[in-house]
Amino acid sequence: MNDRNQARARRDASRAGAASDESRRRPTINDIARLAEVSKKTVSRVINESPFVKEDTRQKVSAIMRELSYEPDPQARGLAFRRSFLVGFIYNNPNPQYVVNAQQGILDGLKGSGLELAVRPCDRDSDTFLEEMRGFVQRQKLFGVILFPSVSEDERLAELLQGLDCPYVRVASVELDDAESMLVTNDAVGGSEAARHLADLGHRRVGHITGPLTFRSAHERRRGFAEGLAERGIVLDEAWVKQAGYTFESGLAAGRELLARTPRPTAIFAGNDEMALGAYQAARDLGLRVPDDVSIIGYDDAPIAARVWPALTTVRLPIRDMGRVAARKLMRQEGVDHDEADETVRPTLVVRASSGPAPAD
Amino acid sequence: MNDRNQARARRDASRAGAASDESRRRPTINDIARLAEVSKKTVSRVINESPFVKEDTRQKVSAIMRELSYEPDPQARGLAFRRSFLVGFIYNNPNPQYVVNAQQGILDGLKGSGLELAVRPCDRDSDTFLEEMRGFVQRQKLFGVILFPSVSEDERLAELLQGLDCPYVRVASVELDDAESMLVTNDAVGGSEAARHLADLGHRRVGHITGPLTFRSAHERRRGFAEGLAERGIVLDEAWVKQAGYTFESGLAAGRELLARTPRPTAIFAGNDEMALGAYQAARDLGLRVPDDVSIIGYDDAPIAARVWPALTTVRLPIRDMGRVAARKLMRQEGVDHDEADETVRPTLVVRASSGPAPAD
DNA sequence: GCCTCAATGACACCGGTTACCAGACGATAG
DNA sequence: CTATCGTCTGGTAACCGGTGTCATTGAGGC
Repeated sequence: MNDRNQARARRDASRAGAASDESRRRPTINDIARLAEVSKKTVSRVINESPFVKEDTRQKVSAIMRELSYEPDPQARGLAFRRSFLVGFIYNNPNPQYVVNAQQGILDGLKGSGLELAVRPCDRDSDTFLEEMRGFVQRQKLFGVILFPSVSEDERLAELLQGLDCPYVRVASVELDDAESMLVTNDAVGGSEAARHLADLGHRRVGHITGPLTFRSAHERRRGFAEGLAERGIVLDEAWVKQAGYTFESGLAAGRELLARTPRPTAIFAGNDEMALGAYQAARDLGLRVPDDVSIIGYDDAPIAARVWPALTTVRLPIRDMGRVAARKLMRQEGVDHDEADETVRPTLVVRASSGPAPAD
Repeated sequence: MNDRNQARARRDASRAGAASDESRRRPTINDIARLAEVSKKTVSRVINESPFVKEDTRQKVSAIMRELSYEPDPQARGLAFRRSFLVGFIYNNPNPQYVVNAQQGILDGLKGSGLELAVRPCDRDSDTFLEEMRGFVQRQKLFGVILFPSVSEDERLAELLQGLDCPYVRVASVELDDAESMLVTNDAVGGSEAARHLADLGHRRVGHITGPLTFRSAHERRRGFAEGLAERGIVLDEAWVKQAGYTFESGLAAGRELLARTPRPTAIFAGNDEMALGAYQAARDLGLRVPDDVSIIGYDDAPIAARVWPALTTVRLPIRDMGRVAARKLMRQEGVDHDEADETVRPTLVVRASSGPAPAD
């Protein structure tokens, strides 16, 4: 701390002779109170929109606050409230596109509220995971926490947050135990969209490359896919479901195996875009054309999906919207933000060039 | 605020009957002082590593802090210090991969320091850009700010931060005015790596798709590329440099134009991977094979680069490292963190399948 | 004239910090 | 051996910039 102050002192010295300290100082609640000829408590009431302030008093105080462009100090306020104005964004998703979109959406939702976003990636498998999270939440006295998959599915973390009395919103693909603070992404819907699309194109022999079934997202996508097929009278053969690891390489291996079979599937639904691209590669290796010989559908609409050739048909999650909705939900729970907002978000199928009519036998 | 407290009160009520308030309360400096039988001032000295504490006193106090797993409240500390423990990460890069990596690196660097990261995307072209930034920095009394391209190149922002007495580190591709708080990425080096690679493969007619030259990164990459070619006795023909917008579509258009010429360039260096993929598409449209007919090199090593076919040769920036180094540099400036660290980071060429020997004429 | 209620202010407090002072302690001088 | 002095430490109070609690004031209703 010594050193730190030295550094600051040096900087101060280097710009000595600027405006006088008095005039440069940010105004405090005391300054406002003095100028408005009221007590600081009354100013505080104005800040917090207490109904117990006479209208003209409020006007006078507001005018002075505006004139001095006064903003209350979040640290001081937080200290008194025993609570900060920091929202924690806890994530462990390996897909950067996903993280950035979610983060951006949350920031959209937080905008103008005075809340700041503190980000915190984590590793659920770490021994100290829960301890770290506890430290983060408790030390910062977080206003609230927003959880995205797959940490959002961690019940231990949810319990911890309840114990710490820290409000949270979980974004997840299925209903969890505490439905109240949940936001559902409907992965099953996305799966069934893909299924209907393939069925309508005439496909009957369809394969599925699923992500690790320990991920709810993978589980739900598969379930939705099977249900969508069933709606069209098609049974998803368990033998044509290969489990992979959400990675390109694992998708490649699974794709190779599925496409080497006789009879061959005419379509493959992959649990994410990475694996879909692995399947592309597998098809290419086997001399199969997409979509003429085999249709391939992904999930996520990663930026790469539109770039590859042929452009990938995929299911898009409105992740940024989900972030925004999650943030507003948190704020609404805590009594800031009085808008209404719908709380569930539907994925949509983006049809590109990788899906086409089933080939004649 | 009323509503907010109501919400909290409701939650409190719902879990009434948990542990008693007294035992659940986080310990404060007073608790430590009482138990250690010293004054709070002494505890404060221990926290701040003052040299004026007898060794056994320090031991005793530390032991009790550890036992109660006491952590000083950053808000209270910040209030007294007139400074928070929040580092601001200000970015405006459209590439999510870039942002996430930078962010992750910064978090790596901050880890264990007790500093939190508050993220803030921005739009340099907005009218209120500077005002927003001023508000952010001043309201939160930020410990410091880390700037990544291209906001890092904004001199108005740098001046603002100096005026606000807020320490900052700028990550940029060239030396700027205040070299002291700078971290250089050496984009020119990356450009010349690409140039040497192509020259060594025998290419003589090379084209370049540059990003917007208002971006220093674009300017530097181009400059380095020209210099690298010059080293091998090749002149970069200005007519074969097309400016594009760092996007797939603009890369496609520029690629089309370059590849339609006679004689045709045998290699193209694109200012980023997106544009390189646009050039892929242009080559495909014209019936040209990569790399047999034309070699293509990108920049950034976006995740997509390894996934496309043929896999893209590209220049990799160690962005995550840059984030870490930037964070430690900021900390060092402010007297926390006493490690030494090198402060410049070199890009490396990742050779994949999209670059090959120049075709015979 | 008393009671009620809206509006305001006085004061302590949130959990740390600094400024300043007092007491302990060892060394030194008389 | 005692008085005096300087050096360490630790205690006390004030402060950072807001908030909660409770008392006070004045106006209006009965």
